[in-house]
Amino acid sequence: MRRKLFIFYEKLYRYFGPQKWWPAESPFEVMVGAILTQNTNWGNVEKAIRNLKAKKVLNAQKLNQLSGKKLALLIRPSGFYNLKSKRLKEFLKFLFSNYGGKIRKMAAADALSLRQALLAVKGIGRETADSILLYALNKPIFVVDAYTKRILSRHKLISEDATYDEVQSFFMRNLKNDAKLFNEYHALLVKLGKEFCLKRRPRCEECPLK
DNA sequence: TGCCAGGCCGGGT
DNA sequence: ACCCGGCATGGC
Repeated sequence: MRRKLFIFYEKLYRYFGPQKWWPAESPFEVMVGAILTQNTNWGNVEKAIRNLKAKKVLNAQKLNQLSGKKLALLIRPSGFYNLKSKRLKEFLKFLFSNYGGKIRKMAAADALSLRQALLAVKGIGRETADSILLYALNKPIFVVDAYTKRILSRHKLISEDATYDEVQSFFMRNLKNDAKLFNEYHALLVKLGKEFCLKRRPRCEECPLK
């Protein structure tokens, strides 16, 4: 099982190459993107990010000062914008009340207690919390998403109805505890999902895992 | 034209 | 402990 998981990784890496995740200029941008991309196409998130950058508010201080109303307008292209505006505000409240708005201070906390704290924020669930930990703070935590579950269960590595935590621990039990590896592996699974496992035109015959 | 995208929450059973 | 509706835009 352990070996199979690593062979998958090697096949994907050979086929697709390094994915350079997360596409962002700063850890804070990763955190914002992680919330904006909830059940949302990444292309739409990019538009929202562009709006925030154009207004020069893509940093903790400025975003914290911005009204929820104005924030919602700026992130409109990412969908669920009223909801996500509130969620970003909840996250900022967390960041300022615990770490004075300093990502640096947040990064100093240990991964597991940070995860607990993030999960207590309204609007931050497992995937969002783990994306923040791995892709913004470089903590060795494996991120699970819809693609990950679909791919692993279709290849019979996990059961179809495995929970998030079960899938995550499957990876973390069977892989070297390495943030770089977790980073690349999850990004490769998403790439595979997008390229080969789409419902419309699945291309299972040409799949690099075949 | 409808379906889907790198979820999460709250209420109902 | 599950199950479901709501949240919304833009691309194909």
